[in-house]
Amino acid sequence: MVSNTVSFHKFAKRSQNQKIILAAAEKVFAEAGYAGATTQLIADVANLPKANIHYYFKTKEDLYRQVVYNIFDIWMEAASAFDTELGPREALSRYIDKKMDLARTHPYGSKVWATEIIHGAPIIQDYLEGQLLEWSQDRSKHIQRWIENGEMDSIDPAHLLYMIWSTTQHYADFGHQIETLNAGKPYSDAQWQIAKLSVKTIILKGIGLTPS
Amino acid sequence: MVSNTVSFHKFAKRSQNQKIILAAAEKVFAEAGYAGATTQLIADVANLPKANIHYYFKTKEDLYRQVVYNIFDIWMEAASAFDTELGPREALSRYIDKKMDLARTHPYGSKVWATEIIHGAPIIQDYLEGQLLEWSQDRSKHIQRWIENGEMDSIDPAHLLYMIWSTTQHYADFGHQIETLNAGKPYSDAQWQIAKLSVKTIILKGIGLTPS
DNA sequence: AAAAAACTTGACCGTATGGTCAGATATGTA
DNA sequence: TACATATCTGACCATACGGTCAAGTTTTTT
Repeated sequence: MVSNTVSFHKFAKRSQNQKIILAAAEKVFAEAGYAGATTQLIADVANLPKANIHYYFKTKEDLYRQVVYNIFDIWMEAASAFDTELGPREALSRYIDKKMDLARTHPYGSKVWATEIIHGAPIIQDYLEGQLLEWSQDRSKHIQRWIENGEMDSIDPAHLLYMIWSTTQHYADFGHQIETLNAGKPYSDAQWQIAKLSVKTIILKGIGLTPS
Repeated sequence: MVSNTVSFHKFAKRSQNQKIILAAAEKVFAEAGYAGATTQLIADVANLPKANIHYYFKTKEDLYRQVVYNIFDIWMEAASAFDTELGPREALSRYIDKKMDLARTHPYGSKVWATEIIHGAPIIQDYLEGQLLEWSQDRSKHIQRWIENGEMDSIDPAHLLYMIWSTTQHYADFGHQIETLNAGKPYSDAQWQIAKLSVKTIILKGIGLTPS
């Protein structure tokens, strides 16, 4: 219907421009940091006049908030790959795979998250204390049960999680260093495969499992 | 004052003030990023007037350079703990220990390094292409030899190094997140011991070694 | 003692930044 | 068509920043 189409477009316009701006902002925040990211540069990358950015996002901080929230949501959704029904080998294997994929497909997001945490999480502290804490505690409990059932070695679950997070996100956050040590070239598909396999192999074997 | 005290101070004065400024700058750069770190704030932390900062360091960038260089030097010195004469178990074990110790004692430095890399290493690219590349290639060769001698599992040496770097530095860079998930409290001595042991155990076992 | 060198600092300056706003234009509604 | 609402944008502003400088004070040298 007419009114349907109209209101669809009315919506699309707004959300589409917001998407363009958010993508530009993610990239600029990742590469320049919060303070170093100028609204002018974000506008240039988004190919829009600066005043237009402020039409859709009241302040630079609002825009930054949105960017960080988006990343957290993506990670939280990926975290559901850590399906504790599957048992340790399959659950961890899938989770690591998923995190490695995100390191490749969403490096900017990972970088923004990393600097946010490094700077003391001024914006997303509530997320750390809420959703992340809850999720971590829940998964830790399951890991603990696996250990008690003799399904894997006895390891403090928190440190296992930190190892998975740090190792996988390293391929996004330190991508520039990795590229430099790789003759200045970004990883090929084959190299990403090897990276994924190496990470999975060491971690799974390291806690007493055989990789799938 | 006695003359030898005076002449002791003569020397100490310059380098001592520089040290105070460098320490303040390291902290501020770590917590606010390069662009977010104002010379005024560095001056306040150092408890000196802003103009005095510029007397010892010509520009903010010079100061930043010094900070990053210092960290790199400290890490490179620690890298000598990776003594390939010792064989894989002892060499890797000592290197991980050393890196964990530095994560605890030099968290600001680690954070500055991390953001520098995340932002594409605008300042220290030459170090990456020089010393770091050289060191990595040298150690990779030794790891390769261990593998060929059947002293450890067959793993791409680069990924083993990345795992050690990422995991250990995570305890510095993401210290805020770790603290938040630790009931808001920093790690105790005992908790650091467990962290070190967990990391060593998983990595060493993960590549087919028994922890020492 | 006096000249030189090193250090300290408040006041100042040009620039770049985040944000505003009024007016123009496009889009949807009746 | 006439009206209303959403979108766009150049020009503008107050503020905060890195850096300078001249006038001082302290320290070292002769």
